[in-house]
Amino acid sequence: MGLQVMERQKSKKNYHHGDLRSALLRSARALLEQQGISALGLRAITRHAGVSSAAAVPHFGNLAGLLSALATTGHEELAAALEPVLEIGAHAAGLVYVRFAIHNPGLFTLMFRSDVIDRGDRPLAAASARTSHMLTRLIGNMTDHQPQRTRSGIRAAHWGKVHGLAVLAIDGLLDPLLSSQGEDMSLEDLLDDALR
Amino acid sequence: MGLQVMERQKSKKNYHHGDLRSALLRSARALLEQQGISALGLRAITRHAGVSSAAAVPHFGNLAGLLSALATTGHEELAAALEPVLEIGAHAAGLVYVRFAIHNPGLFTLMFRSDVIDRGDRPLAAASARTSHMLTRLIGNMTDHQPQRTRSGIRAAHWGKVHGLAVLAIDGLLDPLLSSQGEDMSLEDLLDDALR
DNA sequence: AATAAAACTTATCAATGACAAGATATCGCC
DNA sequence: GGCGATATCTTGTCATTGATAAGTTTTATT
Repeated sequence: MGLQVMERQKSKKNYHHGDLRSALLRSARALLEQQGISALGLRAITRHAGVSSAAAVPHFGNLAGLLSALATTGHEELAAALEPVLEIGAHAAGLVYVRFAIHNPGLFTLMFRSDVIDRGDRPLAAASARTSHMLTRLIGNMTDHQPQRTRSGIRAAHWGKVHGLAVLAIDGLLDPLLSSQGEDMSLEDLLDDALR
Repeated sequence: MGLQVMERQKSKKNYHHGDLRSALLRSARALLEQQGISALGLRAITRHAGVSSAAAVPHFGNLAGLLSALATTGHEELAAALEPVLEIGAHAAGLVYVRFAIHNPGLFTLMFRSDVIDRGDRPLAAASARTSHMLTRLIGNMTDHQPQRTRSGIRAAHWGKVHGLAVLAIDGLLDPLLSSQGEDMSLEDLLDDALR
């Protein structure tokens, strides 16, 4: 019995790799954050995981499937990070959103690259919708309603601002704003200010 | 003499194509808006223009060079569209920004795809800076200064909001917000509301 | 008119994603 | 406990891609 378990563990770790699916996702993420999205080739990922280039097929079908699964984990992580701060307010939630993007630039970018991921992928759509739902709850919690504006308008405005700041920050496009007239500020401070 | 001119015109248009550079940019743009960024291969572009696959080299060096040139024209167009409305105010300028994105989704997306364009490209950097400069002028024109906020913060906030709305709208991620509780609104109305 | 330079084509190369066919391990069932 | 079915993984191959070197044709210079 103990032996059986050992053997299972061993075979799980070795030949049939046991959980190649997770291993591939980890490899993909490592490559993503180290070398950017363009390094996310099917061959590069499988090479990094130490398996043959066709090993991903049973688990993901094709490259888009693999990347969609990776993007799904990203949405789940973002939603998990957002959830605890929803009650605190829009400012706090916005900061969490942007911080997630800055700390996982590759993953965050991938999550919105419709040309390399498969938006029809069920788990991805579900995770994406869950993240989106956070926004709805956030606006629902907001106390100061502006009666002349649509609820959808407020949601779009908030999401747009937060998302735009995240995208621009990742691309380094906010850097020139950090040093204005001799004064230098940190990116964190700029974002904090921008989100007020 | 007339014959000479004719011959020049003919040779200019035909064999050495005369202005293959512009022709390639037009082909690239056509493919971009018809089939998306993933259709922007070197071979697809040259095929569309009716020349061999290596014909782009003298003009652009490589694919990234060609796409950078295309992105440059995008920044120039955006800046040109923005300039006349800067004095009107942030709301009008924001609408112009987002409308440009929606009407040229492929081009706008390309302008911010740092992995396929070459940010070191001189003309691109110049055009990009010019667009960026519009934002600065816009904020400079704003009358209601909020003293507690940094100028950079205000700039980042405005750019982020506008840019984020553009990106989300292009990806179709704002569509679910259009129909809330039975009421339907147009994307244009939503953006107008969100930008207030 | 002759020579230099630029534009363009052809041919080739390494690398990619997908896929079919085969080998090998796991699982369900008896 | 073993055997057949199934899933996993490898190997080999294919069409396609971007880049580049070598050769050809046009344009520019003098």
